[in-house]
Amino acid sequence: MSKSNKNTSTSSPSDFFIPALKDRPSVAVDTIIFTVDGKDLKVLLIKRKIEPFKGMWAIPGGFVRMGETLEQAARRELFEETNVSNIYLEQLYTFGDPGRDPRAWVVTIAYFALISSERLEIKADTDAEDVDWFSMYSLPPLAFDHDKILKYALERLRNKLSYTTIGFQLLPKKFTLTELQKVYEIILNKPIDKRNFRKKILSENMLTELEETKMDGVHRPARLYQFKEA
Amino acid sequence: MSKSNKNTSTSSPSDFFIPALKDRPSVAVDTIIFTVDGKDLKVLLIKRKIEPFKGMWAIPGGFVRMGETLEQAARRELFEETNVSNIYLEQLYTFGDPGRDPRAWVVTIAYFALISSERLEIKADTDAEDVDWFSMYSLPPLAFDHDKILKYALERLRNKLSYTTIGFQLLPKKFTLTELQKVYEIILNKPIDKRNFRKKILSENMLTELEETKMDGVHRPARLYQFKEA
DNA sequence: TTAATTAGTGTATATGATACACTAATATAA
DNA sequence: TTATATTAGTGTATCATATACACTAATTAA
Repeated sequence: MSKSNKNTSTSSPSDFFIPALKDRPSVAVDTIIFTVDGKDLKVLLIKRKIEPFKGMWAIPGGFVRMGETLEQAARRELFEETNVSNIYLEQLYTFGDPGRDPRAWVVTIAYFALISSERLEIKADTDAEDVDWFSMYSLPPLAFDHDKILKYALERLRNKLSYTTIGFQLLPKKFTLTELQKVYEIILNKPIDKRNFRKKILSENMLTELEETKMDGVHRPARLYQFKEA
Repeated sequence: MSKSNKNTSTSSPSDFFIPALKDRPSVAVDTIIFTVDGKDLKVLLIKRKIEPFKGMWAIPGGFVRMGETLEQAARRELFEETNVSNIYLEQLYTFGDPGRDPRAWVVTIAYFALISSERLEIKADTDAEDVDWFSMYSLPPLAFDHDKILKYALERLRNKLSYTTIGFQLLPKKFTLTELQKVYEIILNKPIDKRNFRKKILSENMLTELEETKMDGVHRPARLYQFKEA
């Protein structure tokens, strides 16, 4: 590269050449909404009503509006889908390949959210056929590059589970250690030894042991725990 | 939420309401280019020649062009800055807060790149005052939210160093274990025990021991190693 | 031959991960 | 009231990994 003023290289993005309006992509956020219900890791999908990919299922999302942050956009969409606010949300990855939407240039910032199935009941009655929960382990054919995005989200979720306390986000405020273990087993898709699991979780000192217990069937009641605040 | 057709919620991003041209952000890629030279972790910055933040330093970047992937855009900018291609590049995070550029709505996908200082000499002669390498441990005042971005990049680099083989990217093809250890020490900014470091690195089985050695001063020559391909 | 300098190595200890099986508490049915 | 079925709850031994730590080897220059 010469010292001549080509002016293409050393300009910070906002220096020169802001692209003409027609040369800008649309910017969307897509949010993968995970929940664990009973025996399954589930994800919320939406059935497309128009082409392309009409009739196929897709990750819920929408365009970012002027004046909002990317996370605000994700939370807004999330609320519209689930009626739940104040939930765990984290940016996943940004997908922008030119061909990913056959009609237009769309750059999508993917987020993933974790909701406890308990909090979700609020929304159970809403909508009919066009929104549904699917097991991550038996997904329908997906629109766009959404299979790739979901695969990536699952990978991230599994990794985070092992080095963070993210798992609590999928449970009600008070939960038993067995319930927590099940969340781990469902997400990692493998059995975990009960004693080792308890030893490890408790050694992290993130849980407060409550006085209450929970009876759930004909057997010894289980101690309830709560995630330690602050 | 009612069942009425509000049509704002269950639409996949590309279903309806693609934003009007004037309501779209510009989309840029910014690339944090790291290198390790001798005793320091360095990052390439560019001096801004216009307002806002005129005279301050910024992460190099540019707008994504129609028809290219985000990564292609990052590689293109990277090549323009360094004349080096085929280097390690990974997506970092996407920053899109409305106020981050005081003049326009710019969503930036940040990448980070690792270049061995050896490969970089190609470009040593280029440019004068407006491009320079800075130690990550003594940065100048930065434009936009670039301090936040750099902080995040350093964090990611440190994390990745501990669970991947990313460190080799900062060295020439053939290197000594002492050189590799220095890379780790410089990035993590703390001393590492020589014997433990070697034990761990060699136990990972990622290196091929070469026949050659490297003399570098008045002392015993050091064995050269190479990253194992395939 | 000596001095200076970095390369190269091994072992003991501590810490964390794994493998593994029995007792405790409850409700229901006999 | 007792026996049964079911899940809750616990401890220890072993293995693998991480850490702490100090001397010998090979080279050049004086």
